[in-house]
Order: sequence, then structure tokens, then C-alpha cells
Amino acid sequence: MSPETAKSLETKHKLLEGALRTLTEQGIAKTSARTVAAAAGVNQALVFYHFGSVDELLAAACRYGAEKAVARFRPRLAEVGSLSELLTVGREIHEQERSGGHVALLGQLLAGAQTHEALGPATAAGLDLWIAEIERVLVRVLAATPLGEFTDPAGLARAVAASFVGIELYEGVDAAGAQAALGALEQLGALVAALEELGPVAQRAVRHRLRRTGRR
Amino acid sequence: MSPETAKSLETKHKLLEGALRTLTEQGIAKTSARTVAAAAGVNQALVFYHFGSVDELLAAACRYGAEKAVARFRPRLAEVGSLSELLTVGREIHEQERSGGHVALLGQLLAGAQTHEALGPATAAGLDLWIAEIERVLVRVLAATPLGEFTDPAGLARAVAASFVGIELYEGVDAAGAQAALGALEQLGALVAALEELGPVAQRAVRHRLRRTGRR
DNA sequence: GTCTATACATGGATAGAC
DNA sequence: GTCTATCCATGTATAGAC
Repeated sequence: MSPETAKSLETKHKLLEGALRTLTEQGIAKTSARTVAAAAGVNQALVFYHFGSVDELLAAACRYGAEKAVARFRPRLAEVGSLSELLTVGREIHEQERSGGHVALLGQLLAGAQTHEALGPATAAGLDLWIAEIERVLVRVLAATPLGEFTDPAGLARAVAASFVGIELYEGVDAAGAQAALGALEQLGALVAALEELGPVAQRAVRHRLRRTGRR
Repeated sequence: MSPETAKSLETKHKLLEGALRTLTEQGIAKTSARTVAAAAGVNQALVFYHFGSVDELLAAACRYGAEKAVARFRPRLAEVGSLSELLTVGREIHEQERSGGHVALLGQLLAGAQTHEALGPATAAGLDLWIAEIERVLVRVLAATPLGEFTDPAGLARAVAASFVGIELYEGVDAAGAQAALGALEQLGALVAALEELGPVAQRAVRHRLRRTGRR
């Protein structure tokens, strides 16, 4: 779309950062070539020169931003060894995201992607970075437990990621409600964690129940 | 904002329906006085005459649409008697929502509300309709079980509602992923449901665990 | 009271100057 | 390679016709 000179890369970088800032601060509805260029401090026409269209810039920004955000938490996630620890890290991520807003950004892009065809694959890819990370942790954490047999880490990771996006969006309109929601999820996690630590007799009873009802 | 003659009410109604259709089919980014008026089949200026501004129309549409959607599922939710039944109804709602899209609409509004001040309260109110309904079911279902002591129905209802919105948005970019996510949540529900049905000895063990770890 | 016509702002995109 | 000038579509809002 454009050459790879140092100057060109710098402008592209400015535009990517500008797109991220605009999306998080103004939302998808107010994000345009003009607003992004203003945030980036470059001329509006450069959006089209370097990325072809606004949608393609946003798609690139999504990949770029998600990679940056996931990278920041990757080491933290790598050392998670239990389900309840994962929940604690989830809360930590939430706290940091409240200022950074990279997850809410995915929410904005998900909203935009419902109609802007070009955004769909990019947004899915951005989410997949989070999903892959979460799934890796879940596989590690769950495989060792007696629950491994009944859980689908791939699906669970997707549920966690999507739910997280929903809660981050929700936080924007009801901060107290979002806090309550996170607290309740932690309780739920504690419940499953408690199950992990049951004695063999109780576990067999649970497994028996699950085999009967948990078909799918 | 305008009187309540039959004619006026009819136009308002058309605009509300038009706003809902535009939001679900085009997303918040493409929703404007023009697109809504086109969907409603009325002149664009009537948005401002009847509602004052686009944001106020969207806020009204949110209340109107959420009430309509919740009303449709209220009787179905009223007869839910167990956790696993609730999960089944959740999947049913999802199936119907895939065509109607009223939950994804809340996602669009949540995305828009991050910047359009006026949308925040209305969106929160719309979500609260769902939350109240879910909470009522949770209170009923959980109170009877030994888990009642450790759960926060209010927070859990908010988590469920926000997660559902996130998953509906996610479905737009990865239908298979969303299916997997819902499946995993059903497994999780089955797990908790299985816990409900344990014998007294195992339940005591779980409760003991929870008292130690489930502090918050 | 209800709606049409119209003014004015913003956004997407490109041609051509530097 | 970058930016200015500019075109045209779309968006918000209001003045005034019916």
C-alpha cells in the first residue's frame, strides 16, 4: 500500500496510535479519517495513502493494539497456576484496562464490525490473541484437575473473552454494576475451585452427576 | 417534546421502530437521523421535531426495544425452576436473538454510550430490564439450594447480562466461536447444577471450602 | 401541529502541487 | 513521499410552508 521507508513507517505508526486513541476516547461512532489524523497529528489524506481506507486502518490498528495489550499481560498470565489465581489476574487486567481501555476498544470494534465487513476478520483476530492466551492458561489449569474431562477449554476461553468485553462495555454505563458482576464471577470461580479440592468420594459423585446431565 | 395526537404518536412509533431496525442492521456507526428516517419511511427532520436530537431518539428506542424484548421472554423465564433450565432458556433466547438482534442492539448502544453522554443512562436502564428479570430467576433458583449462602444474585445477574451482550457481539464476527462459548457456559452451569444435587456430606465439604476461600 | 425545504458542518476520497 | 485543495456524499439542525 505504501513503501517502507523510515518516514513512512513513522507516519503509519502515528496513525495507528491515533486510531487507537480515537477509538477508545471517542468510540467507533466518532472515529473518522479526520478525527484519527487529528489525534495522530498528520494530514487526513495520509490515512488513504498509507492504509487505503479508514476501515483498513482500523483493522490494522486492531491487530496492532490487541498485540500490544496482550503482550503486556502475557508474562503475568504465564505464571498463573490455578483457577482462583486466574480470576485474580482477571481483576487486575480489568483495573489496568479501566485506564487503558484496550478491551473496551475491542467492544467498539465488535460493534462496528457488525456492519463494516472489513472490520470483522480483524476484530476476530484481535480477540483471538486474548483467547489463545486464556485458552493456554485454562488447558494448563484444568488438565490437572478432575474437571478436565468435562470442560472445553477452547469454548470456555471464548466465553471468558467475550464476557470480559461485555463487562468492560457495561462498566462504561454502570461502574458499580460492573464491579458487582466481577465480584459475582469471582465467587463462581471460587466455587469451581472448591470443587477441585474436594475429596475423592465427593468428586466421584460430581462426576457421576456430570456424566448424566452434562451431555453435549 | 411534541403533543400526543394520534398522528404524532404514529410518527413517533415509526421512528422508534426505524431506530431499532437501523441500530440492529447497520450498527451505531451508521445510525443517523437520515438512515433512521429512511428506515421509518418519514422525513429526516421529524427526528428533531419529535425527539429533539438523534441521541434522545436512540435513548427512547433503547427503552422501547428493551421493554419489548424482555416482555417476550418474561413468561418463559417465569417458569424456570432450576439452574440448568435457566441455561436452556438462555440458549433459546440466543437463538431467537440471532434473528431479532435485540441484545446485540444493547451492545451497539453500550459502544455508543462510551462517548454519547445521553445514551449512558438509557442503555443502563435497558440493560436493567434484563438484569431485573434474570436476578428474579436467580434468587428463586438459588435460594432453595445450598449455594444460596455464597452467591450474590444481583452481581451474578449483571455478569450474566453483560456476558450475554458480549457473546452476542462476538457472534457477529465469529459465529462458531460464539457457539463454542455458549456450549462451554452450559457445561459450567451443569457443573454447578451437579453440585446442587450432591449428597449432604459432599455439600458440607464444598461449603467448608467456600467459607475458607470465598471471602470477599 | 406537522412536515418540507434548505442551510450549514463533517466525513470519505482523490487529483495534483510541492 | 507528503500534503494541500477540492469534490461529493452524508449528517445535524432550523426556518418557514402547509
